[in-house]
Amino acid sequence: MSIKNVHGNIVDLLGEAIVAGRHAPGASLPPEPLLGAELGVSRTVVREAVKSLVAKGLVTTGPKVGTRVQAEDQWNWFDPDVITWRSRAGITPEFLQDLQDLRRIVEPAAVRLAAERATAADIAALQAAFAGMTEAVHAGGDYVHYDLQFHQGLLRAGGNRLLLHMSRALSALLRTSFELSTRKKDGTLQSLPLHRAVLDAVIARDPGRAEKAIRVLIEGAHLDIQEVLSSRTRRARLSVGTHAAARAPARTPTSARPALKKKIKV
Amino acid sequence: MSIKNVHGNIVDLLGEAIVAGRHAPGASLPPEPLLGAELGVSRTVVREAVKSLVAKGLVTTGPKVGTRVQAEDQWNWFDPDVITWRSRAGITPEFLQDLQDLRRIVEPAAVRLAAERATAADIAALQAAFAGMTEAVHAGGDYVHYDLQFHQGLLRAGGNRLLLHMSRALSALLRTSFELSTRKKDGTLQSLPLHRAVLDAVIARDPGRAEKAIRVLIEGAHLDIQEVLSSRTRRARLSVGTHAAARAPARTPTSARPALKKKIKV
DNA sequence: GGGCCCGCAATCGTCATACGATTAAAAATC
DNA sequence: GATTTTTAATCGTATGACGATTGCGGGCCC
Repeated sequence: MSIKNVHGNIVDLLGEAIVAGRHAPGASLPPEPLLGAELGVSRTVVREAVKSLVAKGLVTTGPKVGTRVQAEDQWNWFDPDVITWRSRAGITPEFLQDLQDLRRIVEPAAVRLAAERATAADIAALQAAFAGMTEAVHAGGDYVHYDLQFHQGLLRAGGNRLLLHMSRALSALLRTSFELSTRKKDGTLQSLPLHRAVLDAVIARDPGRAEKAIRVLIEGAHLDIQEVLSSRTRRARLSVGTHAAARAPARTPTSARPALKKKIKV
Repeated sequence: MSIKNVHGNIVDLLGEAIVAGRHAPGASLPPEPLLGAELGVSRTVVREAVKSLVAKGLVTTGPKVGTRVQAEDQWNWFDPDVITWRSRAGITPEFLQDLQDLRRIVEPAAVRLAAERATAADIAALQAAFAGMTEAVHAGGDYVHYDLQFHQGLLRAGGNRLLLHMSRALSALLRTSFELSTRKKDGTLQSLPLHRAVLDAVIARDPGRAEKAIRVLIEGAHLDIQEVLSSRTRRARLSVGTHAAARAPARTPTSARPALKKKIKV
């Protein structure tokens, strides 16, 4: 059971609770000693956890005022943990829309750069990712995992560390997005040749063709997501199953929560 | 600047030291009790500061291994504090180049969105920022401050919260960049009509013209920065303002990084 | 009655100490 | 030489105490 890492678990618990909105912005958390008692840990752990949350912009602290939840626009949205919590808590369609717009802006340009600058190692990584996708489609496997690797490989090949890190920070969110967009029947099978086209254009060092290919890919995903969105209530939060959680990035704390409902919650 | 907040000061101190490279990636910081003794604070403060750094991806901790500095690609580059420390420590030309590329990718698209979606309040904010720039040029004032406000106003008007937050996270870096690009004689005076053109196009709700205008603006800044870059040593770190270089004159930061596989040329 | 000042109490901030948990590295064993 | 055991260093957590800061309310003066 349990307790491998008390601090990480508490940070996770509090962070997800805040990001999920279970503590409204402006509201105060219980005083540290009380919070410790509720969670069964010492005040030391609570304080260090709160400090981690402060570092991510989720809360502020002060004497007499307690630990107060910040407004959402103060949060570090490009923090991997914050993004993970948001993804776990379910993302709003509006948020997903923002992500789609960001992808449409960034990825075509990044792919263009990739076609210009990719090294042999970069291309090898892309080919490996594509092979993984192919195998996942035909023989079973974590398609989305390799899809993520493919896209990150493109960003890496572009040679811009800021872009690469952006996609890393958002990877939990991208995973959710990918899982939504490939949910359609044969969705992965259909997207395979689209990825192939991007890969070929990069290998051929044809920036224009590569950009066009990724645009097609993104728009396809966009349509699939729109479809999923329109099939649900507008205000609903979306979440996908946690089945692939074992693949989580290295330092993500392992969630010790009881298994939630696997299905989309509405 | 007082000794108002011991914790914050220690985080700042350690964070800047790490980002500046005074602790090489892979190296360990002194053990917590020793570090506390050196800094004149208790182990509690050191621990909470370290936890903040862990939250930003700068270090990892573990029994026996101590507090170890992470590789740079593990850092949360979109964390405002990390960006601030980097800006203070002096940014490499390569990093500045990455930022320029990012701006060239993001801002034209964002301005296009702004021209389509800007509300009256957004436009008022842009006009206020532009007025501030104008006054700063003619009557003296913090030009770069209003320049930042102008650009953030554009991002906000675009209506994409991810983009807006990105520019917020990078604002310390953008400030450095702006200060470099406006350093030229009459640089601010010349850039004023370029901003005016963007503003007019947004007000006219002409996305195409707005995009063209911001492209001109960014390229101009790019050229100015290139000029500044070429007037310095290639490997030199750039710093502006008053606060930076005075802090670590004694030891040259371990910039002897031999094989950084960068393809970007300056 | 209303506004201003001051004291009060809640809560975080910091310190000190102790001991358990973990793990890398040295030592011992085969 | 490889594997297991021991060890020692260091973080992880708990406990208790006191100082610092600050929002709030009571009291005083006008």
